[in-house]
Amino acid sequence: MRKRPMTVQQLVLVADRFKVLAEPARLQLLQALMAGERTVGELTEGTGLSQANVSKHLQLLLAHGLVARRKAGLFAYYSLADESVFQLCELVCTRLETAARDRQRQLARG
Amino acid sequence: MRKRPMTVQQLVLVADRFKVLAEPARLQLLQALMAGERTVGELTEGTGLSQANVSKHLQLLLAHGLVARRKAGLFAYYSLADESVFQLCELVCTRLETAARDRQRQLARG
DNA sequence: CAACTATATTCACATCCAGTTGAATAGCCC
DNA sequence: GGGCTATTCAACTGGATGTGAATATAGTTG
Repeated sequence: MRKRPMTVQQLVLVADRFKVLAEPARLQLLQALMAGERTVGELTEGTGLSQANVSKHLQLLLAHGLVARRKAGLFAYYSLADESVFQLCELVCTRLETAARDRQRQLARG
Repeated sequence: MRKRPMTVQQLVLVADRFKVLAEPARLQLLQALMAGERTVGELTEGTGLSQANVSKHLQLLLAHGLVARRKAGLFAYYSLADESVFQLCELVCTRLETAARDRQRQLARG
């Protein structure tokens, strides 16, 4: 809980960050990178997405500072650059779980 | 950090939640509701958005369980139903601030 | 060096979804 | 019925996604 409310500009920035995370494909990529740095090809294979698509999503994640890029030979190695993402996902996930449990309880009772 | 990786279905749900928050107008509405329950008209005036627009955003927030609705006479009173939203915003906000500070430091050094 | 292969990015395009708006509609109170 | 409040409707718009082709870029081979 914040004392001062955020300005609209701040809210726009926060919304932008949420927008980056509001895509299953990108969450998949970030999760795949939890195991360590990966090439585009490996991520393509691991996720089942097309190479062009993976590359585009990685560009966006890179532009927003969520991943880092290392070029070596033919390959581009991507890695995580912002672990806070997983705190966010964890928070959302547990919240969704408790909400689902509450709904379940409501049904059983009502 | 989660032991088991999330399934794609779970990631879709998480992404959906992020999608709801990925809109400055909705964050504005949620923040306005921190002060207590408000009618659509009050929120319209407070945010500068159109009434139809506010109503639509509130419908979405309601459908996702982030706000609650109480009807009384002519008015519909909306209130917060999920405080965890502000933890998320706070996490993002502080992360963005430290990132900006780091960038600033980089510029000063390099 | 030239030709070729492999990896990654970019381009052009089609598609689809979400936000916004003004008008129309529904509900409620007097 | 008349005057509010809120929701819904219809339509436009912009932006984001996904795809296949084309383009770098780097390494390999003859």
